Amino acid sequence: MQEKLRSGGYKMTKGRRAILEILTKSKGHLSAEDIYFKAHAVPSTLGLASVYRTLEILRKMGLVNSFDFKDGRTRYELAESPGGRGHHHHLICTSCGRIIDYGDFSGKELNLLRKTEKHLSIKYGFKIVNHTVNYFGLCGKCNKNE
Amino acid sequence: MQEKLRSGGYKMTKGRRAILEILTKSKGHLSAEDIYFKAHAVPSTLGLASVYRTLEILRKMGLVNSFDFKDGRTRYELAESPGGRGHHHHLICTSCGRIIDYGDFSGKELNLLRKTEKHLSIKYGFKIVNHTVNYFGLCGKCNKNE
DNA sequence: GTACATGCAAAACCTTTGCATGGTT
DNA sequence: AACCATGCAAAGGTTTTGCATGTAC
Repeated sequence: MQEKLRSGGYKMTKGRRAILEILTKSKGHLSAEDIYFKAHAVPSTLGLASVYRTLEILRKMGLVNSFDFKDGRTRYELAESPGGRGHHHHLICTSCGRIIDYGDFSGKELNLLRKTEKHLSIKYGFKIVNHTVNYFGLCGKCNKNE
Repeated sequence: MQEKLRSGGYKMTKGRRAILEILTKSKGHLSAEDIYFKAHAVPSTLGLASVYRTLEILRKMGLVNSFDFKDGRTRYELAESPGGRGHHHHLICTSCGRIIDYGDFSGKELNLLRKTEKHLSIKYGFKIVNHTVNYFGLCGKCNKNE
């Protein structure tokens, strides 16, 4: 991973290592501020601006995915977990903002998505790094209240 | 469409009609400001705040989808075109922000997505209104420059 | 030693909110 | 007439930027 950063002309610093570690350990959707606070669990001088700058680099390199769940802050997640999951399929309630990561039922789905990916990368000359699938709707609670 | 608004307890005003019309006519991904300026092509007093308020209502009602393409502003699009297309599959360059709407190769894809949708709505008790599929990567140009 | 990275604070930005006024039903 | 919607301006919150300093290579 240091390699990847270096190959882009970036240096591996204490702050960046900390951010990568936090992203690796805490699976989930972290905001920049989440990461900032986690980093300060141990004494640290890491600034919020550096968190943003690092996340932007990682995102552009494809190491990190970012999401907008309409709660006002961008959320980040490692693009690929070493375990090999690394897909980003969500069920999002458009009313209350609840998010469910679903990981099941993904065999066929993944297969087709990969096929589509191949097709698109050829047709449009893209080098595709990852994808997201989001289903939007109303969760049980909000559906009742309406 | 007036009906739908009314059924939610909302009134149909000049401003809202203008916004709906703009969304209907200009297919694409419009930001709140885009809509604001388009509305002022003819003399109008519509304020930006009202654009935001209306879009939020439409989004919560499922009439409009919103997207985050990482360019700093939220983008909106009518959820269903009368023609019946209404799916939202994108190819997004994470470096320069270019967006391609792809509409081809969607038969099998759509089929599977619908199946998944059904499965998820049962399993998690969601009433699903729509979905998005986004592929992220580098467009030909950015891939070369890297 | 050079070039990149950082912290801090200020700035920029999009989006939301308060409040008095105007419009729809 | 009641209630919702609006405009305007101000506030809110996240993200970005400038600049002098520190640090990796």
